[in-house]
Amino acid sequence: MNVPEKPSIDGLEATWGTRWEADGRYRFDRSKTRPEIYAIDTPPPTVSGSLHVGHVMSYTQTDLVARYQRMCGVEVFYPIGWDDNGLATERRVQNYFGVRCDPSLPHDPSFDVSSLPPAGEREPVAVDRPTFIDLCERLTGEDEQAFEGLFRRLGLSVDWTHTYTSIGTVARRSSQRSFLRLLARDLAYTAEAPTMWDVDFRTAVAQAEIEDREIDGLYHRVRFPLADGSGHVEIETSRPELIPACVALVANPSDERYRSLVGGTAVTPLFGAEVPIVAHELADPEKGTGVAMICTFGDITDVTWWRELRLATRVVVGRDGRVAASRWGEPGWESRDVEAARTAQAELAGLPTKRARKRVAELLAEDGSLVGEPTPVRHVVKFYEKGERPLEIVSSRQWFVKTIEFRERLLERGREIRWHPAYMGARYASWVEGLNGDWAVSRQRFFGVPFPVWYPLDGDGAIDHSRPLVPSEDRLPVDPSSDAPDGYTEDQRGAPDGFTGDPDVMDTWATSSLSPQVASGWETDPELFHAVFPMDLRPQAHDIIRTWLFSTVVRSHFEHGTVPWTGAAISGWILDPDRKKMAKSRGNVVTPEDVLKEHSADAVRYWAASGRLGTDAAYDTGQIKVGRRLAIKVLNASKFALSFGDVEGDPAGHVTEPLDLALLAGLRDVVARATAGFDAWDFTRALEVTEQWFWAFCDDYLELVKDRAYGAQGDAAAASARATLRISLDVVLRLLAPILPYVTEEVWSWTH
RNA sequence: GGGCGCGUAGCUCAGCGGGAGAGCGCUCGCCUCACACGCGAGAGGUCGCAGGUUCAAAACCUGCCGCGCCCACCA
Repeated sequence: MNVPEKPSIDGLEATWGTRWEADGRYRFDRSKTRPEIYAIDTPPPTVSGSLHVGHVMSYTQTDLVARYQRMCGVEVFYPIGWDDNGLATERRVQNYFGVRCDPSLPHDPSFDVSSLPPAGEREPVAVDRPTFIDLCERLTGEDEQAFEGLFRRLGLSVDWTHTYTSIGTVARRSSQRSFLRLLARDLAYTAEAPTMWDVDFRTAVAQAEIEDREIDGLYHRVRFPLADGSGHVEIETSRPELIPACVALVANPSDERYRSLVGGTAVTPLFGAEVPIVAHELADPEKGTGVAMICTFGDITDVTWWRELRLATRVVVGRDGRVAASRWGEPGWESRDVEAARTAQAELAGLPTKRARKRVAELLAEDGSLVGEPTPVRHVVKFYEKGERPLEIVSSRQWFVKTIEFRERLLERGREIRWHPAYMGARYASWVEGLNGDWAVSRQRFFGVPFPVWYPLDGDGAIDHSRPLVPSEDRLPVDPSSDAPDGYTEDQRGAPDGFTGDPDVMDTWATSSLSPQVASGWETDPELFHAVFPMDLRPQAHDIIRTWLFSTVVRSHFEHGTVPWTGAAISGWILDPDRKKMAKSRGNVVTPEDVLKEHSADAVRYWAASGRLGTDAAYDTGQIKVGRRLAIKVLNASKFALSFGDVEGDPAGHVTEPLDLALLAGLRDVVARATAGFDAWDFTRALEVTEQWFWAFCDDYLELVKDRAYGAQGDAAAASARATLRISLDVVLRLLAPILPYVTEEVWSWTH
């Protein structure tokens, strides 16, 4: 035995972290077969700056499951990845280096960002795409190192030789391969369609990335003359700047007030365009005047009307979020008074929608078309979750993956997954049931996985989107902006009868949805893949059920015809002590590095283990302090229990005293209950019963047997006490080991 | 509007058909030879509200109130 004089929890992370790494303790053993393996699809954290205590809790909770399984004799496949691809990184790079990407610039290998003044003291500098991507990789590389350091210190028993990044070669190849297969099976398609569009990021966004926010607006009551001069009809709108984009007025078919007008024609104020008055069930007689203006496009209801009623298209808001220049007089832009329309449009052209709204209201007022004063209203508008201005709907060409027609099959897949907590399955189901369009997977961004697709150009240089050119799988990954398709040479890029590359990159979820495949050697390491896929566990938070979880199920369903994993453990969020969601913008984020330094990894892990899956928990340093006390108690009590000396031979043979037998019987029950808790991913219960027993062991049993263990009642009684102490300690250390790996490993090393 | 979760001691929460609990905080007392990062003792609650089922309800059922989340709608 090698018990230190003054045991301390300080420094245990460094000591054992180094040792575990040197021993390769948590490396995956490839010789194992599927039934002996527990595979975890660890979330790749977004590398966008820093981790917060919420990550610490949820990643620790996964580690509790991993360590428990490993102690049960199961080989744990526990890889990890970094999600360094996508908007978060791109935006961070723009701010950090003070650059913006201009893909049309030729590559300048001599560019040196460090020669520029600090980012905050100048305008952003335009850089070419390779340079931009290089800067992205530089920054994410630093972040990834910092993240790994934190996770190692926290004691995550991941296999650090099994890491991947979502922008890395393996992920690019997998994403492109999967995409090509979807394309070949007609499960992915490209279409020019109205798309939710963020005007600041200048990219399409998917349904899953949209959130509602309540903002102030104004309802404008606007008078539209009837074309036959018989009167007028009034509508209400919060977006009068879209009047030039108005292509129809709509009323409910059952609305008696407007029945006689349906089938007629109205004229848009200021712009003089003749628009039909139509009927549709979605028009709500209760809202506004009961007549709505249909614009291309104000909201998704407009899109529905436009599609179902086969209306004209007149887009006035550009992809920059500003009103476009006049096209009045061109085909599709007919007006009763083209000059007036041009004049009105000129007043608005170039203005952001918000300012155009104000200006058009003034014009309407001058014109006499505005009825009364605009009335303030709080209304809910769709935003990109990372965006600052409301989304616009623009017409653009995007890639889609089919989901709508597979809704039933995807719901079935959801039922094949064991959800914890069980009610989280309902979240998945309600999302799938509510899908209102296929999954838009393309983004007009730079730092991401490009679509492995080119298009032929005809003799006039026009793009033929109907016949995409694709590479063979062995060429992957490709970048169509620098690689040429088979049968073409680079000098044919952009030339008549040549080709052009698809300019877009994949949505971040379109790549991270392959995390199980990327981590397990899909198509590159069939032996490993067969051993670990489908996986056992997907741990993640509830806010990304509709994105990451859903899209992973979609990919696996199409590619493999299975669920990607058989279980999903859904964690809650960490709220600040005032029960607000922690967010950088609120300035209430606690940095995990400081918490670990101050309280120790075991203490933080104790706190994580006391939060249940699915339940939001308040950040509570009190719980962390309790964990620290427990860890210290383990050291001191162990030292004491071992101080009475060793026993000869098998300790179990010496236990004769009723008190000792009773203690061990109680411990046996604790083992059963803790095991049941861990098996059900209820590590909180496992901790609770173990901890309760341990404190009683310290406060009552140790005090009771002290004298006897010293030998006050003879040798046999002393041996019974010493043996019981030794058995108890070995058992309770193992019960606590998944939760407090450092301190239990330390004590274990004194006797083993 | 639809769905889900939650309302138990000052705080964080466990209990989910038969004694109202834990930790923190608070009060009081202890430097007792493992630990003062410790030990012991104690105060503190009409278990959101109202009905119902039951011999028995914090727990089961119904309704209501409040908080949170997901989805849909948003002229």
